[in-house]
Amino acid sequence: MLTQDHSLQAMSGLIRESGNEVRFKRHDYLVRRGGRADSIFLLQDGWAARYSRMADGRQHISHFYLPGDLCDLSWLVAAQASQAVIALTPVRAVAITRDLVEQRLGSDPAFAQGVAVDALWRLEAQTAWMVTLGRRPAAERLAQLVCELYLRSEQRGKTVDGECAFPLSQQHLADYTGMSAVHVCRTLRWMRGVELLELRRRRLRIPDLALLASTCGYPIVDDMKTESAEPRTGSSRVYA
Amino acid sequence: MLTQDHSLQAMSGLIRESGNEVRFKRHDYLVRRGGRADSIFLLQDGWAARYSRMADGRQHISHFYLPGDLCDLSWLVAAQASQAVIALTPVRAVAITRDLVEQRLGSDPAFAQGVAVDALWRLEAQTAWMVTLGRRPAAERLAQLVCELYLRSEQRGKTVDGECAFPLSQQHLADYTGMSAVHVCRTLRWMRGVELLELRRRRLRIPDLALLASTCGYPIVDDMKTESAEPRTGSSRVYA
DNA sequence: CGGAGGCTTGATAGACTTCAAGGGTCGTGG
DNA sequence: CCACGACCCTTGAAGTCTATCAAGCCTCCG
Repeated sequence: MLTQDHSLQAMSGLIRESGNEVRFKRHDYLVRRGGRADSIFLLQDGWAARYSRMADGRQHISHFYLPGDLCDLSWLVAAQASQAVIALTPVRAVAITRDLVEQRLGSDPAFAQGVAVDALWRLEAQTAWMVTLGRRPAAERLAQLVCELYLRSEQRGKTVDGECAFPLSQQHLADYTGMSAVHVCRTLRWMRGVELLELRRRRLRIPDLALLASTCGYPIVDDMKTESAEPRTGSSRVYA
Repeated sequence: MLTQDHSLQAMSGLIRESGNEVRFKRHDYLVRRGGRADSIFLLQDGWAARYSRMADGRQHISHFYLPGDLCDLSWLVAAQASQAVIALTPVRAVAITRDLVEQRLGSDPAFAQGVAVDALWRLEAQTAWMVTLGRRPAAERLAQLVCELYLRSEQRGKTVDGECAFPLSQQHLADYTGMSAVHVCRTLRWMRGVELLELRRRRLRIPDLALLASTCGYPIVDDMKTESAEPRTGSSRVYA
């Protein structure tokens, strides 16, 4: 199997050889839209966000970077960054120059495979989020986002006693889930009320992760079992 | 520069050596959710769609495959397909066995790089669509989708006299844009009214592509020019 | 010619947004 | 240490966009 952290393993050699540490303050750009990124970063501490901003002021965040994440391999293929990336907290990272990565990409099959596998996994994750964005109501979007951020924190060993750091404002949540900040506020209030989560002082606590995942959750139907689902008119049509 | 059709070029050798033609009828599965794909397909003729179906019957389409597209490299990294892919029309394709692709991926750096570059480009395109899904109103979503499908058809030489084949039902459009079929109908009526497009009999005509692209369009603000935008309260906040 | 799927339209309902105002928290400078 | 300002969170009221429900018609294909 081509596992998910291939590219990190592949990258770790490069980091040891030639990475050098960099720091960003909160609100610093890791890259600006239209700018050229000369380095790829491996985040050690702190969070960052990738976002677009539209002419009328609306914004959409397309990715949150947590410690352990690479930021961002997509800079390899575009002459200019299509979206800005900004530090949400103070960030400490290891930088690897783009030239080195490109050179290695063309010569080392294991490395190139690692990058390919990483990109394909991110594509899978992002596809799942598109489904949520397109078809799920507010509470489920928030629940899914919170779940995923918590699990990613846990995976990197950043949780203690069912708690993790959570430096996002309600505006950030709104801009990722495609909601208004006001509606995020109201939805979170409801979620706190039924004890799905606690969220205070930039810290997140999830009393019952399984509950959060299932209540506001993922059930996706297998095609095999199509007949058993309760059909609805309109968008319930099955293509097959 | 790492250009966008790297992986197709890389793949073409494999196809000549060992690809064999396959055909699917309309409504056939190219892969089922949870199924294992033993081949990667290069579509020659016909359209396909990748979608999820939820317990209550709602559906979301996450990708349309057109002639010239690979379907789907993401099958390499997952033991089981996370989403089904179904033929929207009769499909003719060239199949390459998964084993061959995997083997080549691990041994041929140019090939692995091609796959990586292709995946990273798809990630970029999908990110742009997420922004639309999250923050743009119905008409703009439809306009953008139609534009992109038309341009992809044109790129593959499938347009004649400003027309191209368009085998999607309004339900398909709804399931991709996250709308209801009824609302797609009404929005299309308006777009026809202002002559942004014509859509009849499974054919699409765009009288003025630039108009469609600009009217219902993309303007994304550069961070550099942040000050010049008209700010709004709420989600208008700039992070920097 | 019949039937199924797709398109269209109107009426009603619901989810979410926008606008507006007030209060809390935290860091900073006097 | 306190005061101030910036930012964030919260709540209510009103409005908009989009979904849902339901019915009728059209088109295509067997």
